[in-house]
Amino acid sequence: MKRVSQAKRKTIYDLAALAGTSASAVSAVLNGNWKKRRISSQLAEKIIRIADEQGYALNMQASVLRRDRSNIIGMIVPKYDNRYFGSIVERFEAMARERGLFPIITCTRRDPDLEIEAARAMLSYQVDCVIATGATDPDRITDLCAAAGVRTINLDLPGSHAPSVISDNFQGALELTRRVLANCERELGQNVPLMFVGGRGTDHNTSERVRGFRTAHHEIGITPEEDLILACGYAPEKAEQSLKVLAEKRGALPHGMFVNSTISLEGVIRWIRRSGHYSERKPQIGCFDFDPFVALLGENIEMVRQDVPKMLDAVFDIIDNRNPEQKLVEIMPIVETMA
Amino acid sequence: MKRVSQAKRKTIYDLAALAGTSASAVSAVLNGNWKKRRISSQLAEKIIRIADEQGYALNMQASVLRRDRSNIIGMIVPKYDNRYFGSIVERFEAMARERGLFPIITCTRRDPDLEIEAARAMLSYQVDCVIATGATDPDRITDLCAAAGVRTINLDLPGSHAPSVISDNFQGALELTRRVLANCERELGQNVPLMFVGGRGTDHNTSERVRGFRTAHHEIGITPEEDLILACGYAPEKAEQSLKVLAEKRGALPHGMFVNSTISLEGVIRWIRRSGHYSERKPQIGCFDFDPFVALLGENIEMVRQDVPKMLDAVFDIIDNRNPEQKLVEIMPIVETMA
DNA sequence: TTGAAAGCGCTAACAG
DNA sequence: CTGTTAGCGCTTTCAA
Repeated sequence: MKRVSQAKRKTIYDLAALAGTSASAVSAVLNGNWKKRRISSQLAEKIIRIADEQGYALNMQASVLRRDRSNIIGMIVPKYDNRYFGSIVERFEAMARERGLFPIITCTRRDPDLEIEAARAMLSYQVDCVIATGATDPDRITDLCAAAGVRTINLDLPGSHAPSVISDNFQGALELTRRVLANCERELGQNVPLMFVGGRGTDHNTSERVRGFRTAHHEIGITPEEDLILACGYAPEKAEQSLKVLAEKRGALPHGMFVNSTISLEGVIRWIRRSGHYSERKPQIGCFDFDPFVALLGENIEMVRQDVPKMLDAVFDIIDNRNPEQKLVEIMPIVETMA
Repeated sequence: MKRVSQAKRKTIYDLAALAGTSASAVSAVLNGNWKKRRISSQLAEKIIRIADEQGYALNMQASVLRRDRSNIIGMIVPKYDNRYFGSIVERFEAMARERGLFPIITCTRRDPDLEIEAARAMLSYQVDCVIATGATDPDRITDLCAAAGVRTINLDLPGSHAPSVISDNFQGALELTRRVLANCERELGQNVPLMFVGGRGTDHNTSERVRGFRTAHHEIGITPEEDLILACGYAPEKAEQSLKVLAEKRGALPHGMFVNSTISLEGVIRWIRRSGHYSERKPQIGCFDFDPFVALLGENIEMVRQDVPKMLDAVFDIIDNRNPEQKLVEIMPIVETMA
């Protein structure tokens, strides 16, 4: 991978020579802070014209090296394989660029070691700030960055050493569960408990969702049994396997279920197809996540969509110091209405 | 966004002072090229230990500024909202890191101006190479980069000024169309023409797929009418609208269809739901793209999955100069077998 | 209104 | 085996 080069890249010295002026004048003009230096607009125009003709491009490495702030902002993200993280990344990039920041993004595939390695790489690139999205060990990232004087913000999954922006998992799960319970009641003529599928029991989001799930049951006077709560991880295969085991153990499965993500839902639907379990009557499903194809899958699925625009607004409120004291911001997700 | 700082970051001079040696020794040791300098392993160990204790992180800006190669590699990508580009980005990142390259990725939302702006930003960060994925105007990117001595590779959509790695759109479409035609024949007892929905008629991939579509028809002795080819763009709404117009014009729609992407398929399925058009008998569908939820949508959908691992292998073959002469590499996509 | 010059942290040639 | 030194391209004071 050798640079084709020969054509050395132009520097401000080249431009200065061409314009018959100095490098500092060129620098000032090209940075837009030339009123302060009261450079004649004639010179300024000339410099800009020459820079243009020469196809000059600022060398950011040199610029950052000299300045105290890099204007580089990092984001760590677990996966690109679902709409939720996809839209987070896409919007983060756009918002960063709007503010004149340069975003660098690393996908760590839920691997804690990769997360740390990625954070270290970002520090080497002098990032001003890093957003740890859905990190398995956000506090370790925060501590590493703090040692270099770099702040972090947690997104999606909270940490205790840095401000966090997450969904209101309890309220969202409460509302979603209520709806699925109501759908079941409408269909069966009586209240029945649901099962809960997917997620890690140890993570904050899942435990809050389980709490919302339980609360909705209590509201109508029932208590879901413990073995109906399958916090079996995020992979589709895990969900499939858990359902299989539960079905073998109990025979019949509940008519309704709360599924913790589209990834888990993939496994659930696949198992339903393969096992033929719900062949006489389709189950009522609530999914804490959104995907447009899932919305087309059938009328028996309710979804809750995490409010990515609001979440990122909150993140940038913190970055821009508009929200100084908040430690935990919870954003209510959107309950999708059936088409 | 002010650095919390105070704690100045450690430099190799700090480490050198602590270790009682010189900055160049520290640099050599930390870069791993110290056999060449035959530094005593005692000193080396000491330096490494101290660097570790002090939480030293290399300043990449300084390092890149000094070296001739940055080891930074850029990728431009249109969207994060489907599995295809998601897996391209995820795998690209992993492969780049394996090779000691630092990936920077920019999502340009199919906006040609953003593509150029992104390329320019990458040049400022001294990238060694940029991959233009699904770019609307790849040659403009190539020319801009070439002027700075930076090479580019096109992925997904070809350009004529740089090597390109794309799917074998013709063969893939041919095979997919054959399957849908066969499914229709099996169901209806006779050969019928399909319609083609989605994509831009002007882009290389779409026109190759249309060619494959036509060829498969000719093989069984039929010619699809021109007005059944709806290259209406990639947005779901466009597909929906085109179907509506066609249905109004013709009354009945063909029993089978070739859909150019999952994004278009979203619009197709939605229209089918809303219009009730295929309510007596589900249509036979072939989709040139893959999504796991689509696979679960029903048994009447055939899919072709572009072979992302092979495509990226080809890209890195070019980067690593293992494939010097090739101008266009076409990778056969995978025909998914029905579950 | 402008230019000269110092130095950001690192690498690599050169001189011990 | 190790240290000294000269920049990489840019920003920013300071002096004119």
